[in-house]
Amino acid sequence: MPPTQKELAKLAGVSSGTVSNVISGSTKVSERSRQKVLEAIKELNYQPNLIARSLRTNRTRTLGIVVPDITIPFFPKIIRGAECAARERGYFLIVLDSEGSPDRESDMIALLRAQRVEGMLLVTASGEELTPERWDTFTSSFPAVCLDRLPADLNVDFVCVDDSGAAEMALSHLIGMGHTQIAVVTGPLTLRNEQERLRGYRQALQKAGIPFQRALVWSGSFEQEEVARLCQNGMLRASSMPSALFATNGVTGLAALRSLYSVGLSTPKDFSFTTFDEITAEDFFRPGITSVVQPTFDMGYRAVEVLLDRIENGESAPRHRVRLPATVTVRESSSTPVALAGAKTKPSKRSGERKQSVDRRG
Amino acid sequence: MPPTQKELAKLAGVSSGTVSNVISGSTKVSERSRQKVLEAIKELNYQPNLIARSLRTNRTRTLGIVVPDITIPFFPKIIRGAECAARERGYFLIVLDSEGSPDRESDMIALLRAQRVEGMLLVTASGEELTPERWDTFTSSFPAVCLDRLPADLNVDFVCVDDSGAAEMALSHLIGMGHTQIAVVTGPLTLRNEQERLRGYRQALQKAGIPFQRALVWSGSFEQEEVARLCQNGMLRASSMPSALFATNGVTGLAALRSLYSVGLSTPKDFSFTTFDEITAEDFFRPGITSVVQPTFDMGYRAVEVLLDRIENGESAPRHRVRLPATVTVRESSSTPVALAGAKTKPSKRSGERKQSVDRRG
DNA sequence: CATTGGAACTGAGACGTCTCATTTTCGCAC
DNA sequence: GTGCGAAAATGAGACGTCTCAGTTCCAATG
Repeated sequence: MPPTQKELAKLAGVSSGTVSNVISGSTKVSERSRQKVLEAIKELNYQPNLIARSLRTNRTRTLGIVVPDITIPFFPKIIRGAECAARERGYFLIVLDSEGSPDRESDMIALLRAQRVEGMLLVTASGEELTPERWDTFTSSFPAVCLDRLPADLNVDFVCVDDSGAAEMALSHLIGMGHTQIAVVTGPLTLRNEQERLRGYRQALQKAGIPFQRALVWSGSFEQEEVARLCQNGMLRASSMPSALFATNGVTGLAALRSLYSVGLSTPKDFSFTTFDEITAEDFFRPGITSVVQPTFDMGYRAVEVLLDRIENGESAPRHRVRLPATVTVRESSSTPVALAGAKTKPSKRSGERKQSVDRRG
Repeated sequence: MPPTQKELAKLAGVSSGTVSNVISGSTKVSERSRQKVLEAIKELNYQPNLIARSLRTNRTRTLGIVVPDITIPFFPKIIRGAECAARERGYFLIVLDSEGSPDRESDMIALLRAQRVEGMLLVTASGEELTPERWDTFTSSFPAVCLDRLPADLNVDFVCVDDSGAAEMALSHLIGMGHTQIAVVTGPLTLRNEQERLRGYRQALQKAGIPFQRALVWSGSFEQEEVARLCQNGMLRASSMPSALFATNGVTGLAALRSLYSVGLSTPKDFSFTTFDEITAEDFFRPGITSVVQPTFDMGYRAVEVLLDRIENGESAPRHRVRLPATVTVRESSSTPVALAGAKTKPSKRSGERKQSVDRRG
């Protein structure tokens, strides 16, 4: 068994209270006692039992984050930012994976609460399922911040990007290339950010005077098969095939690309393509995909800041609704409709990437 | 404050011991009492305080894993497997990121121990630094299993692939394509698996009767700049440029590719390339990279199994040295030297992938 | 030397849970 | 009604830490 403060006390010839004071540094201790205690710590290779400490102090200095799938590159990047902010403030971050299942998500939330983390970040896996009532039973006044995916009717702190603005910008880019038949493929529209991105799509069309066509809105789930069905139906059976496709998130975007490649359609040869999120090592592989790049690290970082504010100030603090600016990085996958007619486009070099930033804050 | 068992007891009109028995199910409780307690649990929305429980039982049912960089796709895949195995056995997995720093790695290990996790998985960030002495002070008879990266002199449980066999197989593939000037770029050779992979490289050369050239061994660190220096020097200043390059791990491999692309060399046009680990969504993007594919999920899964065995049986159990079979997936980046001379190779379809398996166990 | 005030130290108690030695309850046989 | 054994319920105590009211120590002062 690991050594305890009591054993330290015996070895150092002081009381357990003094040992505690040396370790926590909360009270003045004579230099002589401090040295004796420090020696004993070395000798026994003592490490404080954080469990006992937490029980006593009712503080764990631990935060949790639940993501739908840690193997999607987007999430580890967010985790990095969150972990960094947490560490800077002396907090520890526990990472959990809900594996895209609402049930597992409930379990993970319950687990974090049972572990008495002081607050949590959540990128929800629940689309429709996460009603405000359900949410309340999960969290009942427990500090929580939503990231990226945000259930529609939820009044909760959140951190995400300027979804509609970023989508509008991506669309403007496609429109600027000359596209007028632009399809959009979204995730579940029960998520507010998916709604917002779709709104940005419509706004961009409207501003450009392009009529909105319901038949070009393919939504939506995060499921590979469902996305494939939507895209293949849409692309192949449409009276006139859209010349460009916009995906409102990386999961759906990658699923869409895969499904279309599997039926022989590729970008930019057969259609232009733009998506939220970078879906691979985009600086390197071909085709480079034009994407709406979210400030993942900052999102995680800010989310922890927001969470800690909520923890410290309780319900009295105002709701945080943080919208960070996103950026559009133009790569090969978006081309002119003319080029699509047949002329093969030459892959551009990395230096050919262009960035545009969206900087409206909500 | 959250409700406690004592409050439950009062509400249900039973003793705290009975409440505990209902919750833990350790002792028989009359149906009447059980119902009253369950009702109280519902009413107060009670959740057991795992902290207090852990303090009392000295069991946390929690494992930890420390990885060097969670944003490298290889690690989340391992984590997935580990998490799965842990959950199946009622354990909880805490994920920590050492950010490639040996110092932070020490901190993370200390943190896990202070949190009283029951054991840990480690993909070490420390190359040279992790001496057996240092290791002992970190872990001193604390259950730990090393994954993938394995310090050379460490006598510890580990799970990795058949490194030398897999490397030999990758080399055989290149040799089979007609290459004789094959360079190898490795990570730190203080890691046993890097040594093994280099050994596989030499064995393959030997079996094929190709003389080993020290000048073609570029090793090695995980640092982008260092790798770039080695590769660029090697490729550009060599008396005769190697026609193929083999990387012993994904981090180094991606760094090598990037550095060579940045000086205008690309695969498979200018050199064939094969690497350990998949470095992106390889089924989709071009050029597809011929890779040694490790069974990441299984590695995580098995590592947890090994760890739990160690936890349950203590030092009495024999050392586990698990070597799983790896697979070589052939894609576009490996081509014949003849083709390199000028003829552009046509990218093959996904269906063109071929797998070969390496199935020797150590 | 006696007094005093402040610094240093002490050790019991509480945090929420589980455990276990006791005690109580209950059903049944006589 | 009594006795008995088994089943059920009880509640004090321990886990390792921090806290805090109380005690001891000591140097300075009169």
